Amino acid sequence: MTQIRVRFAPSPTGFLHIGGVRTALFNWLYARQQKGVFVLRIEDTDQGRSTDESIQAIIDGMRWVGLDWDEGPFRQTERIALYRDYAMKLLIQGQAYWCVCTPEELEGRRREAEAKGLSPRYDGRCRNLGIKEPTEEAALRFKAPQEGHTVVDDLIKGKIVFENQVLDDLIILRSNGYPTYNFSVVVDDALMRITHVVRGDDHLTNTPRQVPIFEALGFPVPRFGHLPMILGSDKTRLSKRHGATSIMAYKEMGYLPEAMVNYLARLGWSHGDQEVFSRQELIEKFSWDHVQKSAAVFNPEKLLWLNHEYIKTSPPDSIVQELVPLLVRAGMEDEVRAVSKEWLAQLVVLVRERTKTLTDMVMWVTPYFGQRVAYDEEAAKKYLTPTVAPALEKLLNRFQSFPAFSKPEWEEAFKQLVEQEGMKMGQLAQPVRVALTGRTASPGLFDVMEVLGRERTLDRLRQGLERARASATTDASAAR
RNA sequence: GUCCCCAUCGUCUAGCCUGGCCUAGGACGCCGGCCUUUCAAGCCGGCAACACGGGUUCGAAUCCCGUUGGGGACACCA
Repeated sequence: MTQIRVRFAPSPTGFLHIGGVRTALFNWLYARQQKGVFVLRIEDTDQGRSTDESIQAIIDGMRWVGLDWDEGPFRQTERIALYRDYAMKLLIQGQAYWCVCTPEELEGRRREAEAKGLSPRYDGRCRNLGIKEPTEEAALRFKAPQEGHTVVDDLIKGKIVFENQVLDDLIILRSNGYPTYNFSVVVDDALMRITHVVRGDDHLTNTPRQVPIFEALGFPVPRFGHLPMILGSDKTRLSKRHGATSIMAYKEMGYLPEAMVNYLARLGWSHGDQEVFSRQELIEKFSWDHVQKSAAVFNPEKLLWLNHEYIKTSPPDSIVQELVPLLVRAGMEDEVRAVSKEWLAQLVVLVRERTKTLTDMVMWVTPYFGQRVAYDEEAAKKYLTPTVAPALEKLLNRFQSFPAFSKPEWEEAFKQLVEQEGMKMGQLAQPVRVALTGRTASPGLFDVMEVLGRERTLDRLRQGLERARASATTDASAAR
């Protein structure tokens, strides 16, 4: 059995987008499952549009989602000599010819054909001219077969038959000496001994154009698989209009790479009713025959849900690791340095079921750092009032009588006080919540206290009490 | 215009190959309820789909043909 070799071959003309990542993922999953080889190849033969920043973006994106490659990254621009050699081979074999039609002429004829309702194909004008040594600028064209048919047995779509008469003679070498896509892919896929070419749906009709080139060059023809596209909510091809499409944008928004991988795998592929897969499970369970044939709409809500699932179930330590850089970036470097990793993990557990992204988590976690509480003004105004000050003070006294924090004891003391004062739970809970966190929404009060610890809980209660009393004077002066 | 692909709830999908277990299952979202010190989470329930038309068959989401609709390709882009 020969070893499986697959590749991801993006062109570096922008950031790495969601669709590209999914194509890479399916290739990667198959490679890992089959103990094969995953090759990364940069298709940068379009001099005008390719940039180094884009190459870096591809590499960064692949690394972030953890799709590691075994060979490459290869750059086609470093392999130009190779393509020329093989192009010359075709010329010598009589399977390619020089074409001196200028791009302008071609464009004109194409438009004419279209106006007449004909196929805008190359008319084969130079095919039988037999130009040996072109004296002017010339491109090299492949002599495509004109009869018979080409059969592609696609891994995803099944058997597809193309009539060769719909093919035209495509340019394989531009007049500037650079190969075109349909030629360089063939040479590279052959030379890199790719066994399974898996790419976007949009390449499906390129396949019957490429197969004859493999054959003319005497290369074995690989298997092909064409992945359906990813659409935006309006069912048009996913693009910037639909919001974030760059993979790194999701990192910025606080998504976990594992959630992204899980979501993308499940978009267009399924394994029964299962929704959540570990990376290892994906590798084990992936299969071409459960890849959907039709395009899929990208659903940010479901991704968000999955991200939350991962935030809730990942080991807190690993979340801490992702979170810390975000806290630092939010200007809390000193605060983070002052606490232990263990405490941070505790904090993550405290808030994780109400944070769908790491960015959410930063927001939720900030009140627990530092000595002073930053009150939400509206919350403080509403709940830290002179009316609650006496109860707050009694609570503080009770808590102070405990030498250490104990969740059941403190909770019991709290409830007793509420009862004695003839209050409702919420009447004291909300002011305490604001005192402890500065906000009206938080995790369970006693869980908050546990994370804060005895001293800081008492301290914040004191601060809250002060504020409650202070607002009395404010009220009084306002009344006057 | 020509060629190719595709078609199950709003969305992702199971089922289709190997017809009956499908009065079509799950998930996201949405709606309602329970729980509850807030916000979540959790639990329970609900709404919601086989594009259409012909066949084949005792029986079709499943097989065949057609129609319609959507998408892709037809560059000296990839």
